Amino acid sequence: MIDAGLKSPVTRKSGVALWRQIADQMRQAIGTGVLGADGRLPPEIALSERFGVNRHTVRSAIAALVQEGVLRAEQGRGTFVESRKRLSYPISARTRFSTGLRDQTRDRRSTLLADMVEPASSRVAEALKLTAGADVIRLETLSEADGRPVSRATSWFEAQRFAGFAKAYAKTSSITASFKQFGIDDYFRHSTLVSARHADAADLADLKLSPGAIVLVAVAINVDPEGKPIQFAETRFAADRVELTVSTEA
Amino acid sequence: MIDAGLKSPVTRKSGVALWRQIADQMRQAIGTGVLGADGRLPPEIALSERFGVNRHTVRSAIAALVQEGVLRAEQGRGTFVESRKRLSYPISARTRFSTGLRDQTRDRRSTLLADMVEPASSRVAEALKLTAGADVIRLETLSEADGRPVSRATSWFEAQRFAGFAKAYAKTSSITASFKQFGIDDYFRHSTLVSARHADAADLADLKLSPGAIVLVAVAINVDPEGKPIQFAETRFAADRVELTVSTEA
DNA sequence: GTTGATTTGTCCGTATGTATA
DNA sequence: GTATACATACGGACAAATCAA
Repeated sequence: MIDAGLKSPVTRKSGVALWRQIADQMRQAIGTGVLGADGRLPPEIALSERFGVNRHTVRSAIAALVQEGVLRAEQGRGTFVESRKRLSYPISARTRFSTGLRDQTRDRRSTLLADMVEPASSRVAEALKLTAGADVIRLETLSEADGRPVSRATSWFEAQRFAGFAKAYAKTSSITASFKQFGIDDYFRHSTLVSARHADAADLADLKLSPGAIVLVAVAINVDPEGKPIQFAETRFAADRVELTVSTEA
Repeated sequence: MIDAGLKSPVTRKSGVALWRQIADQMRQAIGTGVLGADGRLPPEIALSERFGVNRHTVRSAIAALVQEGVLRAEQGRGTFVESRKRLSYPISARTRFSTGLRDQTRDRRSTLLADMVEPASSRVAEALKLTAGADVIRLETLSEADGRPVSRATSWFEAQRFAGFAKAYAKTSSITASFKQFGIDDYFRHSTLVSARHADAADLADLKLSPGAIVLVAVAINVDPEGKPIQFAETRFAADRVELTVSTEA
């Protein structure tokens, strides 16, 4: 994007209400600093002229963003930006979740939502190089930073090799530390597949997103030093709170 | 995502029309094989019951997906999936666009939409390690595969070092080949930053997307063998047609 | 070849939400 | 706050196309 900024015209009868289109544009413009760079939004009348819509429509958009925590409106003073920086999540051969985000947030927390043993689907079996139907451990986890949900992950591990992994994770809240209990002192990110889609109902609830929000989906395989797959994971990131940095050092 | 499949309830008065929410869910379910795995969709009545809406609402959603080219409806027979595989775009130290996609498509085409010389913004200057305001060449390009737009990129190059780059690109349609004309036989992807957002008006037009669509945004810096930045690029991918594969070989 | 079941396509009317003036 | 226009969503009924018994 060069600087379409706020020029982007809103589209009628697209199935997306004007106020929501404007809210989306404003959220993005605020994020890129095109709008409210000084922490303050132009008056509603000015915005309505820029977008070519009625002032009521802009008010609906602002109300939605206030609800989201992006803006704060004060009667008689104006509308202000609640500044929140986007987290950068690194993807590299040595990626460690906690290490990567440690410097960017004061309060980080990982929660184990659920764990179970199940037969591997063909997708999971292929990734972990197991025979289809072999028992695998599934972990459902949630990561928060400064009180806001950041990512929601589903991980699979070979049940035979990693019996009790869930208990280890529950105690340490760390994949790295849990692997250590199984004699794995080091491991590597083998491959990562990144895509994006609209958040589904589960994402909306877990990550506390509003309908229409976007999730970045990273499907990753981690391997031990011998190159054997030890973890298969699908992580959904709230796209408006996170960006992924891929450092490819040859 | 485990298997929320089609259970996800639709949200009323959220600013997003029911038919669009359903269309989005169906597009995703089709992509993951949860829906229409056999190439055929359940009847409209069955779908309307699963989503808890009127048959007409499901029909609106189907109509949108037919328009997008995802589905094909035949009176009296049923609704069928127009199979189209998602392209995998590789990101690694040696990423070459054409090389990466060569095996996946029959017909690939890159078009130069525009080129100009302009003073570097602070963002561009920082990435290319130039002094702010130094002249840079900007290229606006579009990539298509099998007749469908895949990505839309904006690239910047140091104007002094790469005078005439646009002409070289116009002739070769290849960044790699153009660099060769400036004595650069090899170059590397230094870093890539991946995020996702709703497509803006320009994206909708260039990539032929429908409102509400998602773009994956990759901001990359390429360096020559000496480690000097030679290209700064922001590429917008149509998220429903592309996924990014990050191969991190240690 | 006919009949009936299934499935998509079209039309009616009505209620509610959205956007403008 | 009121009035108006349009898009969205629902419910029902029937037509048109397809397929199998």
